[in-house]
Amino acid sequence: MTMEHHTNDKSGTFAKTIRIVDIARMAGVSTATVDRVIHHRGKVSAENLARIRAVLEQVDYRPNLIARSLASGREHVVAVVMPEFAAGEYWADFEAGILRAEAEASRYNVTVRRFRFDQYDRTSFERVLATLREETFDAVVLATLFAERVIPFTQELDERNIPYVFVDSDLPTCHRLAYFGTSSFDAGAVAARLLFERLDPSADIVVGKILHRGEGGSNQCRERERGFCDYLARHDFRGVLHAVELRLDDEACNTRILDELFAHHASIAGAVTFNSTCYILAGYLSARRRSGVRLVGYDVIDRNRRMLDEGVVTALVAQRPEVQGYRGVMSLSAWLVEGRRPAEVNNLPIDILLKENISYYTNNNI
Amino acid sequence: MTMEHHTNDKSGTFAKTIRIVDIARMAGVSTATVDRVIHHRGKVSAENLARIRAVLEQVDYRPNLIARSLASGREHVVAVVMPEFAAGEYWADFEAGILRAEAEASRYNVTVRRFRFDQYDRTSFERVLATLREETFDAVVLATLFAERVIPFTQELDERNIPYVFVDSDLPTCHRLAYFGTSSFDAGAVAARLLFERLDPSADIVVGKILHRGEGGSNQCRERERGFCDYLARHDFRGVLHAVELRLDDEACNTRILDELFAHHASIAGAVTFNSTCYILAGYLSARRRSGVRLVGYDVIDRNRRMLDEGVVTALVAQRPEVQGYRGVMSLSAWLVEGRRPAEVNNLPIDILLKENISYYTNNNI
DNA sequence: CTGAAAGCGCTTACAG
DNA sequence: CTGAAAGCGCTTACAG
Repeated sequence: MTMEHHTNDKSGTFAKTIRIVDIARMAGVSTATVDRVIHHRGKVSAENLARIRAVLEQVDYRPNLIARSLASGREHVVAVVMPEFAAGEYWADFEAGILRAEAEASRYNVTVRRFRFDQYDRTSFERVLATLREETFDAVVLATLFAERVIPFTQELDERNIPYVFVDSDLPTCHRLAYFGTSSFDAGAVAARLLFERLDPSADIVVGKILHRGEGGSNQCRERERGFCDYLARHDFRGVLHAVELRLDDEACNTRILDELFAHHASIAGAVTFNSTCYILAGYLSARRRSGVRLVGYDVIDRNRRMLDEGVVTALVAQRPEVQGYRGVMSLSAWLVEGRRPAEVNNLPIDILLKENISYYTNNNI
Repeated sequence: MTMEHHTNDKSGTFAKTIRIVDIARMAGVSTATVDRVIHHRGKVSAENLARIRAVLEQVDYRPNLIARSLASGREHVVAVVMPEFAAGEYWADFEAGILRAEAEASRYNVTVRRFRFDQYDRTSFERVLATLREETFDAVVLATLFAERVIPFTQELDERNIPYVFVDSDLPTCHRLAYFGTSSFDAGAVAARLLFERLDPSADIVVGKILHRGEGGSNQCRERERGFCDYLARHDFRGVLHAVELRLDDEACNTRILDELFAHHASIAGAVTFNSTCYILAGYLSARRRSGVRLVGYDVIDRNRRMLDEGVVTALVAQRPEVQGYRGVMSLSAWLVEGRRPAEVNNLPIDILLKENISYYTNNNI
């Protein structure tokens, strides 16, 4: 491998780039006819079709995409279905990736349309799906939080012949063009390792959950929890997991619940949450000065980062939301513009953030 | 932020994209003259210049880069100065990023030329610099391993007016267009945290080094060691650091040296290397079944990865070489083609790899 | 079913 | 110093 110089075809035989006119000439037809067979549009006589195909194959034709884009002016619309968010929340990072992709893909006349739902309210997601049925777009990036609703909807997309990619967590049974995200199951195991590594095997662990209007937790949270428990089971964990239901905006209530829990279980030495809200537990531990409890959570959002800096959170596990947004859009753009098919399953790295390396976790884009 | 739809200017007032002809018309000149002021080439009368500039500013002109690229056919050459490598070595990942950038930038007529040196032999680097003096290229990506040679060479580049970016480690005193890499100092601190966290503060630590033909270690290794020692100093380390010089290709010799060291210092409980060769120490620990020694190293190369999987290496610290290669080339491409200036210092995330998350550390490209 | 011609937005000789 | 014209490689009505 060492000295291999990756020269392009050009240099070897000095084969000039082959253009459509060249092919037309070789096949004895006009450029319009060549264009017709390349794009399967319009009727072409059997002879011409055969001849042109032969030439195309022989010369290994690579279209100049820049010229194509300039000439066609065709617009492609990518719909992005994702949660609403406030600044500093998890999905804001995802949105940053969408923006970056938008800027890049716009050169090829790809535009992005956003459709947002409330991640804690299933009916809002259903409303978005209803809207989507009325709208026209060429492809869609789907955040799979409400798996049970996503699955039937993809059948409609299949019928409409609209390609889609998943982000956040995968649903392998669907005909998605691609998935971009972490393995939720293994991300659960990573959290378990970080939490359990220095814990007494018989210590208890608190699992913080957020109450949903609807059923219990996103697809991703469920998978992480499975991976987490699987790791503990394989590593001689002998304590008890205490699930507690916390509220997003009711600190007093959360404090009451946790006070009660800790009062009854002095052996609690670890805590974990499977969504991005570990700052809630961290706030409690910090207020009550329970520095003996190790806490591991997910996602580098501002409020979690602060708690990591202060030493209340031991470690954060993260999944490159910016990259998920960017690659979700870019993969569809490449598919629409160039017909380039992405890898089907793209499991992004599972990142581990400690106090010592968190400060560089911006600059995470590609 | 929640519902902010990031529409582009187009949709608001339905301002059509502004082209050069539009500007020419508004300024009462030809497109050629507009082109002249945009590119500062050729002479233009003072009045026309003023008028065109005014229009340009008023309409916030954004050139269509695709059209520009198609029309100009101008080639830009980016030189990449980097170490030779064999498959599976650290720089192979960097090369993968170069390849990805090459594929993307070739659309804009940017080509890459590689100049390789032996990272363990300073004179080979000097030979490359000599070659570079004879060659022509438009910009250069420089791996800064031999800092003392790089610094004077950048002065020559400054004189020739050739932009350059650094990768691997930064040299802030030079007039680089940008730097892409980790903070070597802080990456040293991260290794220290991972190693020291569960160590007895009075345990000894082995520091493995590779003998160079030339002076002692790369710029990056020195900085990592500084960061490592700084962390230990701030965290009550009371043991001894034992530096040992190991050889890349002489296992017998390494074994002898290490046997001797461990024989004399039973209190050794940690080990670290500051380059990508921790597999050497790992091989020794594994052969001698010294499972009581925690070992932390750098870079996810095949041989290190295997030792992590087997539990001999505790953790690896990594720095996204693929991204460094990619962004090094892409930043210069954007600068040459569009005049877009990159951020000057791009400290990439410092990644932490454990047995549990290593398997996803491929898919690391953006 | 097929081809001549115009055009995408910008650059580049060339003639003045 | 300036502009008319041709061209980059591809697509798109349009006429036949």
